[in-house]
Amino acid sequence: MANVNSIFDKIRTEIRTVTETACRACIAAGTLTVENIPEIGLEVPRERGFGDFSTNIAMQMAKSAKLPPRKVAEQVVAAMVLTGTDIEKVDVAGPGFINFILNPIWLQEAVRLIREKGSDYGQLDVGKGIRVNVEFVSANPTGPLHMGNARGGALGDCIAGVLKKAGYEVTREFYINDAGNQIEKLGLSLEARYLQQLQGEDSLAFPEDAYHGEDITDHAKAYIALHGDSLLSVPSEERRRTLAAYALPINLQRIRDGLTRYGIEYDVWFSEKSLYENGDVADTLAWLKENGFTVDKDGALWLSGEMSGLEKDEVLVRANGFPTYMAADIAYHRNKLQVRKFDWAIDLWGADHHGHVARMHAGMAPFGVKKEQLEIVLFQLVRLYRNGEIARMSKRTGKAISLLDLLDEVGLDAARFFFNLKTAGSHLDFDLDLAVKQSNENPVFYVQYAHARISNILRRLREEDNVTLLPVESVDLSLLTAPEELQLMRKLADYPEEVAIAAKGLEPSRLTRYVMDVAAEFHSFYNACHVKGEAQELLQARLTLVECTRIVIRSILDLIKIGAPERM
RNA sequence: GUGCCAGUAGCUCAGUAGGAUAGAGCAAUGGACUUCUAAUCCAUCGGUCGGGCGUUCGAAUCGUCUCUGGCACGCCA
Repeated sequence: MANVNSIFDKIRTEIRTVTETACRACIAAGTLTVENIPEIGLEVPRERGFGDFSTNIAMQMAKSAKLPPRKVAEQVVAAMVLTGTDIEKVDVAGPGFINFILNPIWLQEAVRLIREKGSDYGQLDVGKGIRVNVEFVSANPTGPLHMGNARGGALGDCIAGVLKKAGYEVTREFYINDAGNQIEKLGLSLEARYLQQLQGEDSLAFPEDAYHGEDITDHAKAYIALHGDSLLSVPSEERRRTLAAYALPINLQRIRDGLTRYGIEYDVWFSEKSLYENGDVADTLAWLKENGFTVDKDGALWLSGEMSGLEKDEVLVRANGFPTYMAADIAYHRNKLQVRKFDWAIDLWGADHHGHVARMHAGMAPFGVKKEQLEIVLFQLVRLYRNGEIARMSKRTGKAISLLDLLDEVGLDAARFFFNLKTAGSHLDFDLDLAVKQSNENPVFYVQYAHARISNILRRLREEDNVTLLPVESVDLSLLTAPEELQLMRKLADYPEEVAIAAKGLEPSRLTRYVMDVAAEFHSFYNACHVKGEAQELLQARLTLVECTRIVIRSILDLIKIGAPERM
């Protein structure tokens, strides 16, 4: 799969070479006096009329050349040699942009490439040999999956997918918080509900900081149904431990099942408890202490703010002897980066944890971990809307809307699509009504409809006219000349580039928006150009383009894990 | 109080290594189905890029001040 980007790369290299050569010629001829030629940046102009690519190099050189930008541009363009390139025409425009208009043949090359690569089209190798660990959701096994988990899940899964598409070696990981304070709290909560069940609601006051969810009561009832009141006679500590040990695997299984239903498959389920059991937490703390990164204060052990560059000290071991979540988290990330030797760790956190980012980096720095190695992607929280108002409660259960409620209400496709439509950093308003609306207002259907139309063309030609797609070598792509055809081809040619940008920015939402563009170009093409019933030559050329569109749409829908229906 | 994120068309959002007339979808208005699916297409309308000052040939983008919203500042995670 050597260099699938070749078409784009080839064109870009060609333009750069032509431009740079022209600049040198100007300098040699004395028409341009500059200290050095800056790197030639190429961009795709917003307006199609401005050409296929443009560069602002003339504006950049204007100052040192002591000439107006347009003058510089004119000199450079005059010196360009275009023979033997894909460049058809060069213009100077606006304040001094140099615009390149390409011969449409390059788009035919792009189509050929898509047909050759098939479902591999868009697969890059920029991440080749780089092992990356993407950790996401990592929900506490103390209750149901919520909206934050839903967004983080879709986002994390798709970041992993995009990185894979860019050639990285990706591991999807879930960190199980099966140790520490929240498990204590789970035990405490279960005990209280357990006692209330057996001894009456008023037998004790439910602890303020315990989990109030109804699932806690359900666990207590279920335990009593199985084991009766056997825990009444044992010490409180044992009672809590037993109840927590009972509920934990059940909750964990529910999380696994819920995420499976959501389309997420993890490679690794990593237990926090294991870090305590194998001594990693203790080792980490001992090392920090020995190397002077900690201070003792008020009976607790703190990470020194002074040594780590933080504004204040942070507790690592409480006065009661229990390490904090942060201590375990440092040990965990050491495990990722140093024991398991991932080159890159990506964590997805809800934005309410942003305060923890600097602390984590500070906690890892003593171990030689650089900031770039541990990348935290923060995503803003979700607001659900129903009937134009903020919706907090599930229609069915009357309780807070969980991930499973969402899947029941809007389905998998809509959920994953909408969570991947906006950038992670933007607050997301999720319109529950829109997500289920079977109309043009709903962008999910827009894309799926394009795929269904394509499937329909292919099927009807096969079934009714006994026509199948010929190998690309025997198709005359030069027949594709309509504006709608060329624009669609151009859009499809962008795909590898889009993958690269999405991977670099860890923004899979870019691909979601891109696939909407592809669908739009296809729908325009569909309305302007017929396939079925056209003369053989043209029919095959268009059919090839349709097939290429199918490949790209399918590729992205698969990545986001949204259904690609054959009929709608 | 300090810090982080956000503020772009009526609504939801793109656009930040500074670039051309700031884009898209939805909504609104007007058109297109005897022709591969009209869940579609075509056209029109719609903007003090929260506000001020500054840097620059050029600012939604950079700096600074300010307003508004969300979040975080724990021996919670």
